[in-house]
Amino acid sequence: MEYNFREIEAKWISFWKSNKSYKVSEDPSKKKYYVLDMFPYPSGAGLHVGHPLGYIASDVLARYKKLEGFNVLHPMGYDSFGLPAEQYAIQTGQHPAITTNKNIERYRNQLDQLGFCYDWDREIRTSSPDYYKWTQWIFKQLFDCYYDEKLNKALRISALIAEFERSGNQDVQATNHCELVFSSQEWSTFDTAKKEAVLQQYRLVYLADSWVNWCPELGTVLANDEVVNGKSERGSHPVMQKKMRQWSMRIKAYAERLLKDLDHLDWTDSIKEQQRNWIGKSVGCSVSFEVENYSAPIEVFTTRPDTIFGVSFMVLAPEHPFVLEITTKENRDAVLAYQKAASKKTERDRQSDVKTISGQNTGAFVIHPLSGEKIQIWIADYVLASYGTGAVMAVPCGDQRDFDFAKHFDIEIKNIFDHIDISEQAHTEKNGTLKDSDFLNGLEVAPAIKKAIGVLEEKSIGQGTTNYRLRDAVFSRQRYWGEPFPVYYKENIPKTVSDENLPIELPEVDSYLPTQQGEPPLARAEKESWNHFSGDRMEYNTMPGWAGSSWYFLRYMDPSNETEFVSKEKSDYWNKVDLYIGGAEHATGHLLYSRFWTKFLYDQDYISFDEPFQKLINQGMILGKSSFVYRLADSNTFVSKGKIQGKDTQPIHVDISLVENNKLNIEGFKKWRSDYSNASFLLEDNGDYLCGAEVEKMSKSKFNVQTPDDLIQKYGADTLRLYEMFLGPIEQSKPWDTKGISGVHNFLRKCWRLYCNAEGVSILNGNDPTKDELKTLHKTIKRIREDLDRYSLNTCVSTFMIAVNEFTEQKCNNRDILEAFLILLAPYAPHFCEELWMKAGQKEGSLFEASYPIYDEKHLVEDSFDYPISFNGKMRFKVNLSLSLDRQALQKEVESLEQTKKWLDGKTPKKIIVVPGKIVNIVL
RNA sequence: GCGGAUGUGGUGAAAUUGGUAGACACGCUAGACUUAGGAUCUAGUGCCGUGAGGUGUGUGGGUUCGAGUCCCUCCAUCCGCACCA
Repeated sequence: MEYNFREIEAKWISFWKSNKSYKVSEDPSKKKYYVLDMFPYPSGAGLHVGHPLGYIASDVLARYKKLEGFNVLHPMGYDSFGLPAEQYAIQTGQHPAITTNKNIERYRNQLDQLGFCYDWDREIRTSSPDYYKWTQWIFKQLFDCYYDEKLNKALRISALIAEFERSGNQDVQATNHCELVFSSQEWSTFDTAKKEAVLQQYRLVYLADSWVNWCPELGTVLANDEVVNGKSERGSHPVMQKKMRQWSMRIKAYAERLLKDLDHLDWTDSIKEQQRNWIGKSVGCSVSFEVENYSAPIEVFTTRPDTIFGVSFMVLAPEHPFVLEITTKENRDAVLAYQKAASKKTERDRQSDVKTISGQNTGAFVIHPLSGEKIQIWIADYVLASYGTGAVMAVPCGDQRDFDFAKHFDIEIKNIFDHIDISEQAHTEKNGTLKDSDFLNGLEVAPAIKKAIGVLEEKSIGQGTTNYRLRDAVFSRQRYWGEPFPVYYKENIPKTVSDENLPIELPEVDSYLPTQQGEPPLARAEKESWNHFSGDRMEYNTMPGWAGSSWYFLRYMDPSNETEFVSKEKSDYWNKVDLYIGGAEHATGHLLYSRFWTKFLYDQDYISFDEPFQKLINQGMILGKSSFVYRLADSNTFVSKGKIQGKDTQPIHVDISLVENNKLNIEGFKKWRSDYSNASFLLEDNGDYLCGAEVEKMSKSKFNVQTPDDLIQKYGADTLRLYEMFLGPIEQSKPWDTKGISGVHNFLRKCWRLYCNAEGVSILNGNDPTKDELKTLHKTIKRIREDLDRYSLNTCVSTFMIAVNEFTEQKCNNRDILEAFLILLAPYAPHFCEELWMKAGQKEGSLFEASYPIYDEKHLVEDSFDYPISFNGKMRFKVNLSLSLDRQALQKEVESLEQTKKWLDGKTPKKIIVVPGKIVNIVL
């Protein structure tokens, strides 16, 4: 009987299922290993061949660790809240939960076919109330905490209230956005609403009027990482800035720790760098400038306090709160007009408009705190309200934008750099000696910065500070299909629902659209539709997509705990994720938010580790090959690729199932869509229609999606698993191409023949293994172990192939050898190996109860070696010599060879390098 | 502009500490078997050259007995960030 993968795979999948082979529990006697995949959003399109790449890799490593004796946690679940199901609900009226469940079912079927060793008893779904109960609970903890900058950790808000009662907020060092300074006495006079308003400015999750990314098309706000080039990440709709009352997460409080702790993670430099970039730390100094005829000073942040004597003007962001108050009468209209124009610009406009210089003089002045000079105040949209203080001291001689601005508006440019010409451009490098700068004269940049900060602090004009680009993350969405907040309002004061009333379940609504008044869909729910209702109303927003995914790796440890989000005992045992595999696109979203939540939960002692993912591998994207047909403009005629020259044609994506080797199946194409049924074609001379091709991301809309299903049908899951690993290094992106899959399939068939005869009966024998057989086996063990330990999954497949080629040549049917080999191969081809393991006579259960073979060096000891003999570093011939020879003996031996004499060609070698066991190099 | 990554046959790729470049596979060529083949087997296959041989890891340089690997320069592609004060 030939290798019948369909029968075998079905058999073992059901065996594993009915025996619960992959169920795991905490076992203190074993070392744990936690392998995690980024869980998928179950989309309607199902899995394509790109998804399993990471899943196969993690499955191989999970099975390997299991065979090595680790207690392996390898779970899977679904990130099941999300926009597509909701969009579909809006169109059809079907509840998103129904769509979601259907999609999950399809995903599960596809995952099952691939033979993964997930413990499905641990499955989680972020949209299930059992799960989001705890997402809501974590929200409550964040709400109930603030960040103490002295202890550098999150503390309970009750401690802060006690502090306020004791001595007001003057000496409180906590991350906040509170501008009010109050004493304990003043605090005691505040009413409940005022107190809560102040507390909101300290809580780790807070409600605030802030500038948010509003996406009118999606009808919701978006976090910064969800906006790409001024458009929404999902759907690519325009995004604008809008001031709205929204929930935000005070991730800023953790900026320094999120930055510092990156150093200890085994992640790629690229991802770490992206996070560093996103956090954007800059060290500098805040300086306050008194405004002429105005009570409050303007604060600026600068990284170059050394250039303070080069300040020629001041620029405020158009949104800066002082603008209108300080603007002179004469400038008022122009300023208003400028503000209006700026507010209309989307973030994208502002970005694409970098070259145009614009601004408006307010007519007001600040007083230079050191020189006493009067300095004009401008507004300009190159200054961002959300970074630093929303105001800059402009130093045109040292900053190119300030320089350009000054030139454009004809403002004086002071040169404070000695012997440096600034007539053409600013001197932006951090070097040079200062002049015309009072006490800084003659100093270089670094000491000048230090001295400037010192003097500014001494005079109470400024203070050394650190700024982060990282902004607090907007946490509410005006959407239906997300976690409801455990929040209600009483007299407009937000309050959290008590624990025993959690979860707040999603109420039924009559439509998934916003209300007439523009309120989120949840505002449609009747009071009775809520499973719990308090106060005047419940919160109408829902949580963003990243809420559920920020802590899911913890829930897998204890998925059905009804009293805690995870028990301390279990999280202590499983600890952080040892190996996390997923796409690099989550660099500044999920991977940052998860770290933030983990640190918070650590601060509150709910878990005992402060980073979620120790080792991260970013699998590359598998790209699709799209095919194109070319339609003649304004017609229903399609021109073959070879004939489009000089014609006005438009490329149109065509379903890749209608194309083979770039040749279009014309009949199929006509049937594909009704408007093509009477299309006409301009063909190649041989009568074929040739399509164009391009490598692109796989997507439904490009008709280039390859599902694993067909391939599993044709070759089996084991072949697909091996093939996806064989394609190349896991981190690398590559176009999908099934060309090579037959090679991998043939390998399995060839391997099968080592174990069974044509009738499918085992042909293994119990003889003593030969020296050669042992050598092949142990060489293979060594290589596979080393490769798996460095996550080099592609090279293992070649190693298996080499081993099978050698065993075949050796006519090896040895039981000990081939059984050991099965264990090596099993992580890659589990069904195949289980079957042969059973056929070999191992009746007792699964191969995965076995233990991984141990490499024994003694089988690899050689007594001779094919020495490459090179001349001037170029290999010329090889000679087999004993490894027992030392340097001198080797050299003598080589010198006496006929071939050596030939290549020497009568010359005397200058030098002979002899590396025993490696090489001989003769220098002429 | 800044930062990160990657450049090796017709293709996917290998080469862990500097030591035989192209393992393993696909494809291709020739042959065997076959009614036929998109099945199987055998041999060949970096490029130039009939050959001896030459040449070859994006470019140019350097270190070294020896460089795909280390250092410098430039180029190309991909990804991220970008008026960040």
